[in-house]
Amino acid sequence: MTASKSELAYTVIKDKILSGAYSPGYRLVLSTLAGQLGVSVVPVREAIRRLEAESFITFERNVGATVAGIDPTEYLYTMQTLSIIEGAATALSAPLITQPDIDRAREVNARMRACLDDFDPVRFTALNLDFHSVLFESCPNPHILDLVHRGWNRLKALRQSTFTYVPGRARESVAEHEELLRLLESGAPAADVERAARAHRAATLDAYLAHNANDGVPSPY
Amino acid sequence: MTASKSELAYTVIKDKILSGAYSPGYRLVLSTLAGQLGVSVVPVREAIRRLEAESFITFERNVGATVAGIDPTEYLYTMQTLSIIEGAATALSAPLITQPDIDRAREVNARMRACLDDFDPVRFTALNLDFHSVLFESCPNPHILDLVHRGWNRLKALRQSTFTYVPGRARESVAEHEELLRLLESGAPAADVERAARAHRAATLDAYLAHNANDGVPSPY
DNA sequence: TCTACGGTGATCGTATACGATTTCATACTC
DNA sequence: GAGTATGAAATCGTATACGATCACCGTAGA
Repeated sequence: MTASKSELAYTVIKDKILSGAYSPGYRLVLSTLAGQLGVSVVPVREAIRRLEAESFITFERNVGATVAGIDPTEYLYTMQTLSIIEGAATALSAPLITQPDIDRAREVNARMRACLDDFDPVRFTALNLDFHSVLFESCPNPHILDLVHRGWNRLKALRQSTFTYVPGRARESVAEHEELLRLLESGAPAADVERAARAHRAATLDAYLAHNANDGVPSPY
Repeated sequence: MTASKSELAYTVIKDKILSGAYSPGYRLVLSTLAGQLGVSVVPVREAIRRLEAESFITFERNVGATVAGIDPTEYLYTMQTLSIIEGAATALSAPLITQPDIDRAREVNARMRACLDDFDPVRFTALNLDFHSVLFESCPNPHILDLVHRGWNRLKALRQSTFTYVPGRARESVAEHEELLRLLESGAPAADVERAARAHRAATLDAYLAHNANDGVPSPY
């Protein structure tokens, strides 16, 4: 059950993009990568095309691949789409979530709250994913879950942790999490849960837009 | 500007799957396809991996590719996801849709109505896509549009035209279209438009489930 | 009759080689 | 000096070749 070399190339390149070793705009040359990885260009090419399909890189015929840049408009599209998908995912999960699930989520949220002073954005973002992952474990529709993960991946690729840039948003976020848990505990209607979950993601986007209003970030509306 | 052979292979194979020339379960062998297309196996392999990523086929290492089967559960997941995505897409488009757009959509819907007697499912389905495409032309978020098209593609691959199987659903659908147009014309709030558009797709799914209740179609709920 | 085993063919996975296309620097013309 | 032709270098695109892995099937033993 050895992993294929194509899989290896995919994993390594993706990790280097996510970790920042390959910054946006970095030029990926097939033969160079092949040499570094100790494989031929064929599996590297396959990995590149796969990463392109997942929007980690852009690829132009006969020209080559470059790590996808941080595009504020792209960030905006992704956040808007995520607000819709996460809203639906939370609503679908709601009737299946048990009290132990909620307890676990609340515990994660407590760790996030503990993080608020001497703020660590990386740790906070990781805990944030944990929090929502707990809620989504019950989601009965795997397609929707897949879309959630795609969105998260895209955000990672954009490396836009809004919490990093908008002061105070992290604290708001923790409060909204608690509110969401109360809704779920009380057996609120799915429509209410969906509205709250959607608003939670949208608020992060709005905070980002308001904070960068003078920085030439375009609005898609 | 000649298309790459990989692109050619992708298009040809995908078309054959969508048209039914390659039925679900059909075994796709790289070398055979390469021979038929007059290219080598490398671009065919790339096309296959791409089709796999888009769920048209399944692929197993060292074993090969087979055309994805018709799975009622998969159909259900897809329809549920589409109802959410299409609802959001319609709501986002709503404020940007002009009266000429609505007139065009209404004209398409009239052609659908004309189709109702001596019913042609293929033509009806095509017109149905046209109808919604008109509404989505204004959608400001390309990611969401992309998800809509993915869903439509998957339905084509499943070749599950619900209209074919549920008597009377086509007529209901035409009526719901008219209702949707009235909402858009009256400048109804985005939330109302979203609810209506989502319900439109969900109603098709519900009709399918009700109609096949005794045929062992599993429920995801 | 059933199961374990091993051989054989089919198919995929990857390396290598070479042709096709693009890019960029340079020289040339107006 | 601006714009354009030209050539070489870099890079991708694809063909071919061969090794690796798996499924299938016949056989032997219990």
